[in-house]
Amino acid sequence: MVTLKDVARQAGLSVTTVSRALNAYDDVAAETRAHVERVASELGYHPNHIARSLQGTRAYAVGLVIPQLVHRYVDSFWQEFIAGVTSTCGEAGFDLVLCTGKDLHAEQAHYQRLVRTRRVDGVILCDARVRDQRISFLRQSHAPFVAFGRVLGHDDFSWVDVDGTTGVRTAVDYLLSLGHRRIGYLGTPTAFSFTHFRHEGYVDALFAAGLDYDERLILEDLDVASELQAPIMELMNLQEPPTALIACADYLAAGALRAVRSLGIRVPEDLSLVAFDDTLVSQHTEPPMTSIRQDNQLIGSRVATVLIQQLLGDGLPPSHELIQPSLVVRQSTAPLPAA
Amino acid sequence: MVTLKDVARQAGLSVTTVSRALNAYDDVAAETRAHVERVASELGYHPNHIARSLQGTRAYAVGLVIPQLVHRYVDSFWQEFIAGVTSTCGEAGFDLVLCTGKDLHAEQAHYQRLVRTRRVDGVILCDARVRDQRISFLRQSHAPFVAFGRVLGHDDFSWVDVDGTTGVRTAVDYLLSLGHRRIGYLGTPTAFSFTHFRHEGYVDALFAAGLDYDERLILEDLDVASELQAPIMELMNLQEPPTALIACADYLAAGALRAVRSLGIRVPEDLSLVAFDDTLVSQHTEPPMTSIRQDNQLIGSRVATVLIQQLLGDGLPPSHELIQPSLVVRQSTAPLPAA
DNA sequence: CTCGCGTTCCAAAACGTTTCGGACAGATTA
DNA sequence: TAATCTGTCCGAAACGTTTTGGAACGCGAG
Repeated sequence: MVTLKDVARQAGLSVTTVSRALNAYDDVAAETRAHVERVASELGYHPNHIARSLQGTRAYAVGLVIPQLVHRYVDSFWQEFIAGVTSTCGEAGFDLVLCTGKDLHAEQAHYQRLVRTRRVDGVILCDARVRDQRISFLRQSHAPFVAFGRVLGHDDFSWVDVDGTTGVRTAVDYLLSLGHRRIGYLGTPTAFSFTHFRHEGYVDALFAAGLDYDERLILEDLDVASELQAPIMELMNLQEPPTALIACADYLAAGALRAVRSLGIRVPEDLSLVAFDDTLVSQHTEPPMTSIRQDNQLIGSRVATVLIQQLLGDGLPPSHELIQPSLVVRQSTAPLPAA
Repeated sequence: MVTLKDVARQAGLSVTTVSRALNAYDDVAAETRAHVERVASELGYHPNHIARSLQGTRAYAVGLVIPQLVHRYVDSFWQEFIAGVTSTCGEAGFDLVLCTGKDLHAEQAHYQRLVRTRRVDGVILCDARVRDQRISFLRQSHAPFVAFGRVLGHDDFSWVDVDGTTGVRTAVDYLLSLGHRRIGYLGTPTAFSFTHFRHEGYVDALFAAGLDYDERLILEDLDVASELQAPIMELMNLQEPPTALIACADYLAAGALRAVRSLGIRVPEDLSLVAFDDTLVSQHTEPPMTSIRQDNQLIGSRVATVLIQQLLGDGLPPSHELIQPSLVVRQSTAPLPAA
């Protein structure tokens, strides 16, 4: 490995000067700098990140802890997100250090270790929860971090989020424009922060249209484990069943699709269905689903950008960024048939 | 941050002794060791990986470079694989350092930097190619590495692979058992090493059954960009069209499904279809597809295990591990109807 | 008593970098 | 002329760890 010392010897200068030349300090002559740069590139010098970060300045790495059990239903979220993070990090000369935690507590321990040990300069936090112990911890330990997902009432840290409220609202508006008036709602687990924003979009849209909020049309806190069959059956057997359904995740939409089909209900003829996420799942069902699409790679990229800005420019105020999802219309939605 | 020095001061010993006590050297008295361990845990001491790796022993990290553009068609492979790697690494006290490269050359540059700079102790290589420059590079630079995917004729490095030959062969045998005799084949890009092993399974099975290898039934080197519609149409318009098709990737199977459906061909009544990978895609098509399943998380886990063994136990011979895929039978395959 | 040996401990160097505090020369100012 | 400033450069310390090469001690053997 070619070190600073090698460059210094070859250039006939001290290690200090070489370091300062390479790091754009202004107390080195332009000529000297040019010489150093030439020698460095001739020798194929690359700075040793490890030594750098030991020294205390910067590790040139950011940390991310992901859940240990990647449920298949989340589809390709993580890999798209990670691809976004790493490619943006790479451009800025940062690496991504990845760990898994079996639960939130383990995740927190990893974050602690990563920042305490200076293995990373800052961390990325995902899946923000309504009351998130990890966030409290990171705030109080003064570790630079950016979250994917906001938490209601906490604007003292940086986050990037998808505007789920507008996303759902757009979807409901679209269903309204097709003539639907009884629109059911399938919600994701309430522990997740985004769940509430999506719900808000549903409420807003109904309110704006002057429609009642009918609790019987709402199923909440659905995770993959919960059996959708029974609640969906109950929903569709109401005196006035919904003519459209908005599912806040692709896996819920796919499950609902199977459930209603088993009841002999056709999509979209008898029931319109809108999904959220637009993963491969919603694209390959029969019929392919209308879905609210969020660009996960873009999200990862934005999160990384914000974090790196935060790391390089010191003491920036928290930044908040809302990314707009888009409605992808496919064949699971249709105009309300004249009854 | 609590350092070795803090522990030493608190314990009334030298840094050296504390270090050696904690690292199970045998030149420290049992009593002293116990004392040191108690003080260390009281103070909440955790070794600084950065300093360790600077010192030259071990970085406690492994590297992985993934493609920059994660095609959505690969579905959730990367995230499952990464989840397997990180959870196994975590148990052994290793982190995963992740980068992206826009092409193989960029990937190689990252690998070089990671190992040269001692940022990682070893690396994982994925998507082994038929003639893989990255592998030649890693071999000659004596960097410990494990590949996911073997390369024909090179057993001088450790790899973990899926037995695609047996996988495809099992699938073909299954189709044969259903009475099919004209079985078409849709192959993945030939640059990938696994493509050839899968192909071999196809050939083997036909040969064992005493069937001819009919080139007209074979479509090769199909990537997602290539339009499947035309070649599939040509295939199905043969005088004796295939009654079953084995597609070496889910995305190919899904594409083929759409293509044949547009020709008015029903699956599985007119044509049986087998996919490879068993991602969510093949599970959510209509009909859900029979697919050869590989456990990506397990693969990641095995790769990590092998690499870490290699790192801890020095100078082990290369290890080779073949993981068996399994055939998941769903509704895209049916017995050959009596003509 | 002296020598050698085993046990237990430690000081110091090393890894590659950044940074603090100054050194030195030449130019400018009083 | 002497003092101050400016532009360049550098020595040495520091980051937290591991490792090398002893040192100090007690003990049994010669």
